[in-house]
Amino acid sequence: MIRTNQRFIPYIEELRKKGTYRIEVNAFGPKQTILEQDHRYSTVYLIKSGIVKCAISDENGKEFIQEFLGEGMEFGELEVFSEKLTICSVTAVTYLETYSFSHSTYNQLLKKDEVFNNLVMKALADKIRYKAPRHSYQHSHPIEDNVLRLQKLFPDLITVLPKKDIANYIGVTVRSLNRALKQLEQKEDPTN
Amino acid sequence: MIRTNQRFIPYIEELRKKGTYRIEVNAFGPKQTILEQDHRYSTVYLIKSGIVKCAISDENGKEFIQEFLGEGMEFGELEVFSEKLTICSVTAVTYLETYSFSHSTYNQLLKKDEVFNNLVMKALADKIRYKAPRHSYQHSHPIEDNVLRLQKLFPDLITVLPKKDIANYIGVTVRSLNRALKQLEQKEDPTN
DNA sequence: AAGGATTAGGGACAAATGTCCTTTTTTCGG
DNA sequence: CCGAAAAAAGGACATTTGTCCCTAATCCTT
Repeated sequence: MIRTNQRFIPYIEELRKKGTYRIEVNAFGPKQTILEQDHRYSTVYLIKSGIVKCAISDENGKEFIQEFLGEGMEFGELEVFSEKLTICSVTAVTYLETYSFSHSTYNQLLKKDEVFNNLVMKALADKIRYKAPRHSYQHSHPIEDNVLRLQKLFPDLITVLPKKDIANYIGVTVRSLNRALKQLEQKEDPTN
Repeated sequence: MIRTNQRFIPYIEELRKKGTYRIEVNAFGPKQTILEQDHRYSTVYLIKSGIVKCAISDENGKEFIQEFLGEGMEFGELEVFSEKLTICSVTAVTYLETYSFSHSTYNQLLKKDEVFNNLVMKALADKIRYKAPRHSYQHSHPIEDNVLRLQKLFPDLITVLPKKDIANYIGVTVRSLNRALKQLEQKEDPTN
């Protein structure tokens, strides 16, 4: 559920020490929105610490959470390649620190720094790999199974995130999520 | 629904003329499986002509179609970066011609050919951009809307593909798809 | 400490979707 | 051109999920 990438941060730190490229560090508070859907930006972010949620809202205001990103994950990078508008809004869930690159710095790095190029390429590939099985699983398993899966993978998060976010991540309503949780309780401890 | 990329093929043709790298051309018949889920391969394919479907099957044998790929789209490329097993199986829908690269050729190209590197990077970014809104749309709209959307975007395909594939793409059962189609008929022509 | 705002929890009913099964239609190899 | 096999269509019923709504609990801000 929370994606991370251990290999990116040490390399960015190295780059910053060398000082050849302009890489800034920024901080955001919880619930602060960093990127808004359908807007144009020219900055790429990489998470130094903290968690963000990436969500798409449809025309009725329903939001669907794409993913939660943690340490070492990028966002805003897709717009470097396609020069289109953002597809998701990105909001800090916890206190958040990021590195940030202008598009031009990012492009220079891609071109001149083979290691960086490779890290970005792998990161993109991983984002694709990750999405496929998730949506497949969600479609073909009942809510209960999806909840169990989350509880197993991220026991802590379930207690930190508002129910609404968990529901939006699984792609169901809060009412349905509650029903599933109730069912699970009763299976665990049938004396209640 | 059918993804394509116009910029890749001309460049591959150029590369083939130069003859520096070993790039093969292969052909497959309809329903032939090129990659099987959870296997290891060391070839990357790029579609010269035709259409494939990429599908994930779960433990109960239910299949969920990730995407249909057409001209200029790659498959098998993710495994270059992650060195893991394939996540989807890839099956020819129509008669299919592909270019193919060994992993080592592909890696050399990425390293030494900036244009190629860029094309791959953009292609990866596009695959991510494309998936996000699709799953969001599917989750938050009724089957009927999803069918209409497909009919509008790919009027021809609906008649070519088996119903099962369309249903698996939308993530519903064939029964539900039929119901939605019936509804739409009646809305179009209420005299029936 | 009070009070409004947000989040959690769930009842009752409606709607959407799945399951199972049967019948018809189409496809395709011999 | 025939017959088996696959694909299409849909009835009947069960289940899941959503919608609407109300109440309780919790969180902030002043």
